[in-house]
Amino acid sequence: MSPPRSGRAAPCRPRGEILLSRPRGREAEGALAGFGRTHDVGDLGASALGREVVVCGWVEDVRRMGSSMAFLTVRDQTGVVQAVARGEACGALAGLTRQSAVSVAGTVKETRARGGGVEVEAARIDVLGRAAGRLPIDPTGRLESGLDNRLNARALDLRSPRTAAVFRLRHRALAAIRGSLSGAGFTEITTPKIIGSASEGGADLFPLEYFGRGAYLAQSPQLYKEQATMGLGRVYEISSFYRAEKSHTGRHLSEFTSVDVEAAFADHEDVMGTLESVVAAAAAAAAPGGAGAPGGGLPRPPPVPFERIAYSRAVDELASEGEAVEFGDDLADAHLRVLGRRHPGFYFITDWPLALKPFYIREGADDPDLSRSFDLQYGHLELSSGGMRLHDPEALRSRLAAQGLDPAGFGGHLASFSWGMPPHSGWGLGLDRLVTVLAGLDNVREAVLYPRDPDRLTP
RNA sequence: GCCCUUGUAGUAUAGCCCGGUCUAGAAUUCGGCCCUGUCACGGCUGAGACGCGGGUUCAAAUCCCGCCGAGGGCGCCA
Repeated sequence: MSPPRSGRAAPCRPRGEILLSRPRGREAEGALAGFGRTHDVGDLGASALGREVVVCGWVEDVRRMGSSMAFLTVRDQTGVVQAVARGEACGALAGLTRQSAVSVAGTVKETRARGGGVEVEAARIDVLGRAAGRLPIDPTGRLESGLDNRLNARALDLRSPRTAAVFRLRHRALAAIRGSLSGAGFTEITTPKIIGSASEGGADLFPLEYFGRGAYLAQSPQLYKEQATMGLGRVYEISSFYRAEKSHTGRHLSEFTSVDVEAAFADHEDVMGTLESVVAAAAAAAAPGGAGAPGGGLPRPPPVPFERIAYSRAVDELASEGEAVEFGDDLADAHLRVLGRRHPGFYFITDWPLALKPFYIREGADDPDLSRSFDLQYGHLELSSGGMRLHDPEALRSRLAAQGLDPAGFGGHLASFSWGMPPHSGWGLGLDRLVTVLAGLDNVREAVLYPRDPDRLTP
């Protein structure tokens, strides 16, 4: 984008290379002072043999061999390397604690360490940020700290390769989701998180004061994304949303990340296909990191299409398992666990009773008591729900009233439906839950950097 | 909102059921000393804990009650 600012920067930098990333090769040589890093640890290999390099990272171990020789292992986000300090460089290690931030300047040599590879014969080691002697968690994972302590010290926890792997996986999944949707002609939008009225029913909202007026944190972009289809056709949003539910489970958060999709001139089947593509793309992108995460993640990308199970069939299956569910009952978690046992992996539950669905969901094509709707499950975990929407303003108005909501509170929204609203469909996908599944985690808090739940507001 | 489980050094734990053996144990971390090819280095050594408040008892880490924290489940919800 912008031209290189530093006169020292290499000319003809390949397009797309980030300016602050490592200068490689000859231009890096001789940079032995300060923290003029020349390499990420992961880039040290046979090709660097004999080079003078500067690497920066965090001290994982210090092994002192007498007063004038020590080995330390230094980890950065790309890997771990052993440095050997002798003489003066070793003297600089007095008082050095594990997990301190250091720069190591030295020469790359073949190592005699187990496992082979290279090491850095240190000419100089600078302690750039000293770590306290006793840390609230052990980021090396030798002693696995409890989740509460890890979250309280999340910044340090992030130094743990296991934890870092989860967030790299999340990053790859997000990139794949954006790529999938963008490739399918969806435009990414951002809708307000501060809203004026509790317009959707359903979950409780967080109230807040907005210049002397009452307002709320948005629970979903539902109404805005539907409106946006009128001009942009296919839209999606990936944002945080807020639910003031006092849920104490391993799968609920007060602040969660939702992937929301809405498409004009599409029915529920169309967007189910979109959802399958998105989930498959995310799973494929996540796969390389799955092994590094607890539980190992998914064994391989899931086959599509996902199985479709009509709600009525789910009720029958539950009856055959001795679970009494009346047609029209919502499926409780215990029921979903039974279904999840019978259908491990991804599957849809479709054709829900209309009464169980929000006001904007369209009735069934053949049965007005059913709906053109679906939930995407992974085992017993609900990942997504969506469907075809009502696009006729009169139908929407009467459904609002039927659900006990005041159409007057939806004036602006209803008005937009008289400006040529296309038939449209969409879904919302819980990204944190998807990452939980893809990384093989058992608590959604692990998949969120700084999770918010009814009992946790910090850090 | 309801229910269950659980709180021991910085971390992760043993001990609790069945009160006295606990002056609370092992590991790791941290401090000191020794060690020039280690690799979770090793050796010697030191420091460090029963969540808080009541109660029962001759005696409480252990049993009871309350509070606080944590984990899970139900409900709600995605």
